[in-house]
Amino acid sequence: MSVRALKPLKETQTRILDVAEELFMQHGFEGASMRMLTAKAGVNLAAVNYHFGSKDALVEAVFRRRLDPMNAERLAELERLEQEAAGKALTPQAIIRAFIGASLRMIEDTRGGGRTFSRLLGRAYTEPAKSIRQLIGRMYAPAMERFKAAFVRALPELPKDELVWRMHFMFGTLAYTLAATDTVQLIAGAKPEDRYDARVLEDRLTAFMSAGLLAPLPGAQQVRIAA
Amino acid sequence: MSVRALKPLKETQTRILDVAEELFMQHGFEGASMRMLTAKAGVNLAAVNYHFGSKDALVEAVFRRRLDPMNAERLAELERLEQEAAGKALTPQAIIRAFIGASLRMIEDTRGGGRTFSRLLGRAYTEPAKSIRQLIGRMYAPAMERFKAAFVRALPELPKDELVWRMHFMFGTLAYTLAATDTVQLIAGAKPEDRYDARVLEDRLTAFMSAGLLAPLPGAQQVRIAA
DNA sequence: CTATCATTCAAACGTTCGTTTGAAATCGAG
DNA sequence: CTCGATTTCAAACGAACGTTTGAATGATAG
Repeated sequence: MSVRALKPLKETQTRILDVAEELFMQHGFEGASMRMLTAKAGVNLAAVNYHFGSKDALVEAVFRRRLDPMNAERLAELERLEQEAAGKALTPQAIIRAFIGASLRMIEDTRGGGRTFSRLLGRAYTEPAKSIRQLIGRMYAPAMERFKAAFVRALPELPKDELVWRMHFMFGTLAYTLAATDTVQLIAGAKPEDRYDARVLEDRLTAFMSAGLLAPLPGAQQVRIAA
Repeated sequence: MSVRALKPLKETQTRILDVAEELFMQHGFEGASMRMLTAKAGVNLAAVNYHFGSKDALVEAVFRRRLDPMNAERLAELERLEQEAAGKALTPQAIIRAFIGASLRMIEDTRGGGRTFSRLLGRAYTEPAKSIRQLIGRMYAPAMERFKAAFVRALPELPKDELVWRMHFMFGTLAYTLAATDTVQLIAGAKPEDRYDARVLEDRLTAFMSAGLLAPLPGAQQVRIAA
């Protein structure tokens, strides 16, 4: 076992998953070929099919490895907050932080590949392949349900369908922010990587999202908030 | 010319562009093959290479056909508003509407394929292929510059880098909303297509975005807006 | 009608794709 | 050390990819 641990550095499966994460992010799921992937991982071409069954199954494994723990973390954090509040309603800001925190902590994980996965994840939401979208949808469903319930409790006066729209918008903001760590620099002057400090980003995102979530309803007046 | 107009219904090039738009949206740029595409368009396999040169050039043509007029429309609207204001600063809401209006009007164009293009566009922002991201970036750059300047004039007290972040967030919200017309339904209860009335969506987006844009700075207090 | 140009067409090009195969190598338990 | 199971390997599979070719067809001007 002592020698065993030295030879392959990491197990073949882990090595494949790490490289797949990176190449899927760089070239997309179709663009990253099995030959690229296995060559970079230093494993035989047949290894993916042997260990995972198929390329599609590999894609699923890549997501499952990170997404399941991430959503579990989200739910645990939300539950912790609710326990602490002891019956009292949570603030929308606290709920938002519980949701985006897990994503942002992953951005900071430069060594473990978490950051790579973040970008990949941000892209996956708009992936054309239906199978991937369905996979993501299934993995998020339970967490989404719980967070929606938490928002309803925090904002009982906000109409349900308005809430659903605003959650939709919030999710879009987060997804794009995750994906765009490296994507189109549409706005000149946008900072390079160094600005991706998770703490600062969390504050900025929370400020933007909670303001959007609490925006006056179309009917209402009062628009100005601060200047 | 009278008989000429009846035979191909539409010119070959237009027919290819229409089908390409649809298939790129459904299957992605790599996923939609030339054989699929030309078969569905009812043209010969070689027609794409004859008329456009290559598949990559076709992708560019698909974007250019819609994006150039769209950004021109955005800029014209912004200029119109500024002329009307005659020196006075525009409200952030007005600037936001000028920007998202063109996108939303395209969503309503169900017949002409504008809606298809909207979804495609929403996805393209997070496309892995660098060439496509650069293409989009180049096409947006001039409009982005002008709108950024407009926001600076409307919100002189807002620090520049804070503005850039918030424009980034706003753009993410819009992009995801465009792309997700048909994507992952992450939040149960989200309405199907019928809710995509551009007028209502524009009000909702503007409310969310302008609240986010005007959110209190991290330092400030005052969080609650409405309930 | 004829000559000229643009367009369409069927066929084939070479490459790369994901997957499969059966033998070789490596492993852990008895 | 031996045996059975697990893992790795080189090689090949058929299918699909984007592109090219040269001949056939169409329309147009002299």
